[in-house]
Amino acid sequence: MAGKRNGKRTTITLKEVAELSGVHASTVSRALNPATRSMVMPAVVERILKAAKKLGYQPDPVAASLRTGRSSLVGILVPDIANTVFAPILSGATERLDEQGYSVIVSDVGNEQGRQIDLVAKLMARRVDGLILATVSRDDPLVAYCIERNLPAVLVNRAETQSRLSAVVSDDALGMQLAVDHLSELGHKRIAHLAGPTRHSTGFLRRRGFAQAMAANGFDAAAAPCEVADAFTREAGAVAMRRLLDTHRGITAIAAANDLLALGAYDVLHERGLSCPGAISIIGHNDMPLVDMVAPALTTIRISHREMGRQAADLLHQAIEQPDAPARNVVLPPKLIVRKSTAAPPSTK
Amino acid sequence: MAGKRNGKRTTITLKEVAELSGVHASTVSRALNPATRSMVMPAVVERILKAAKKLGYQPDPVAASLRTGRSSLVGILVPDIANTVFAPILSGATERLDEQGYSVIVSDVGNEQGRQIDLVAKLMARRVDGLILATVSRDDPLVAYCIERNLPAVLVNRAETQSRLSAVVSDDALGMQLAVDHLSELGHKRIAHLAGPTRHSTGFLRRRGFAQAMAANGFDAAAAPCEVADAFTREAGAVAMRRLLDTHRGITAIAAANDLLALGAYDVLHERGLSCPGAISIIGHNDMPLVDMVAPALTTIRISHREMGRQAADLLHQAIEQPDAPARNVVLPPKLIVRKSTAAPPSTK
DNA sequence: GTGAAAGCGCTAACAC
DNA sequence: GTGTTAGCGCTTTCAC
Repeated sequence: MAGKRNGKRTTITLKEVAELSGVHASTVSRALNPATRSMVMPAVVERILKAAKKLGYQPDPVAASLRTGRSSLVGILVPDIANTVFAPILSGATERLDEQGYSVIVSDVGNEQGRQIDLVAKLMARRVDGLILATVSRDDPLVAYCIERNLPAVLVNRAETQSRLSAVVSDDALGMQLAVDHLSELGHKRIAHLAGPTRHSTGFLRRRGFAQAMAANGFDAAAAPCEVADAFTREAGAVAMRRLLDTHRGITAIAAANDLLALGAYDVLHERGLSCPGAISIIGHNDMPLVDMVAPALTTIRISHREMGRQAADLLHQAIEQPDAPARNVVLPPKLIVRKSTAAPPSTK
Repeated sequence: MAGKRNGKRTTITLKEVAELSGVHASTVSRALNPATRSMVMPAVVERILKAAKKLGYQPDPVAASLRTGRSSLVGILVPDIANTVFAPILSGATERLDEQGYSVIVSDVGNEQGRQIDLVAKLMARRVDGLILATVSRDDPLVAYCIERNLPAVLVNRAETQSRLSAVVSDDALGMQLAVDHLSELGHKRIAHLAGPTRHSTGFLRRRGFAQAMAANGFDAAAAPCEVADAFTREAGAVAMRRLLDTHRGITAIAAANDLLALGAYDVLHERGLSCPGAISIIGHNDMPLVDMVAPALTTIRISHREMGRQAADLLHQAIEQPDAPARNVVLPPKLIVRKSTAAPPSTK
């Protein structure tokens, strides 16, 4: 039975509050809902509030949800909860959503990219009021799915090429420019890019940003060495780094699309007995926790993922309240954090 | 309206499936629920299944929940989503719960330990079938709260002193024994403990385990230097480490209750120009991601937090299915991972 | 300003 | 084995 466990009743209903305050249940409903409270006489409202408090009344969100179609529930899809990029996003988003009165259902999509639509269908069945998506590729069928069904949704960290939904992202092009400018200022001439998967906006835009920044610094961008890692992982970074070193000569600096790729590059330098930054400088992207403690401390581009999560929550809240407002893009400025993994190239020492 | 957004109907009801298959809605309900399917003639079941598929019927969990009091929803309380100890627990738990058909509502309790009861009350109002608690102190009112209300719940990582609820934890005493044995074997005589908050079982049991292991190695456990950090953070670890070095002479090795505390200790060694492991050896606890890359690579005690999360999900599933089964404790064995932060003490070199 | 009544979609006790 | 009926607790027309 609803509201009972092992036959022991635990829940107070609207009707009971109504009886205690000598009014009808519908009046109690109106009095308890701030939006409709003005329909009820102040004196009655007060009486009802007191009765509700006395009985310890807790509204039943399930019943309300069945009636209204809303749920105060928000779904968040992440590629990997344990990833230090996405965990802070989740943390920032839940923090803000909690303040706004939403509870959060998390879905760890993992490898099963294809199962996403199913997951969202399940969330819709639960009447979620909206979705925060940290998983989308640059052109993702999931986005069309949400739009067709009028399900409010916002993107975070990764955006689409088209701006069909609101999104909050870091300025990936600017981030790469900061990285390349830094390396160029140190005197590097042969700068390579350790790229991430280009199906995601992060990998794609950072790669393009790298090329633009190289050109802006007077290099032949098309000739700059570049290898694309299969995934944003340390292992995939190492694999791509080996290809980079094996197929190009004279590289003195690496701009990685992500800190984990940079750490994979560290692994390869160890393997080959190359020093960093002595032989090769490396700069990462994200400034994830602990990269200040690795050896050498990683120079990187800082992004506040927690803040991205918070802003995504705000955008979603707006999208839910005003379903017909146009999509908005929030672009957060990244910041160069100089540590010990970058220095002047060997020849100029 | 339920099932509609902007007036556009999107949901198929049981009744519509019933009409198409020429039976009553209740028959459809029975046919669609595996547990009651046997009540319906096989031929009819098949007809209904086909009709449901044709219409794209999706059951409404909200309506079912209102009726049954169950929800296929599980709440997980963590102290901090972004913490690299709890994120993998969350990840392992959601992975397994997902397989079992549950969706997960996460609650980041943060500092607001006192708000926990309120959070759980909200989750109960949503009819969660059970709770996984990663937040409890050694004697937590939240546990009594759940038990009184017959809400299935299991503890993970941190347990209570009493075993009122099922729990899955690492063998903290064994972990500290592995740590102390390792340091002792290296020749250390003056071993200190950098302890965690003793209100949590992890801090408490590791501290006690340290003392027992010291005694087992022939040391005067009561005389062993020990400082308790306020929190399991790098900053609190640094503060406690300073106290340790300021108030005790001749320490050659530190067994920390947690990796973050150990990294705080690293920070202090840097500050004071002491080398690790040259001057002082340090061993951590948890083996969280990236501690293999810090300088020096951290020797530590490995715990699989993801596996703890999985097992917690299993225990919860059982607790939900058999509410009257006795509490079970699952104790996972930790493992010593030797890296570069431990070596023989200076005098014996 | 408040009460009455309907009904969201489902399941389970009861009838046949 | 299947249909009938009632009702989970709430919100929201519709009366007055």
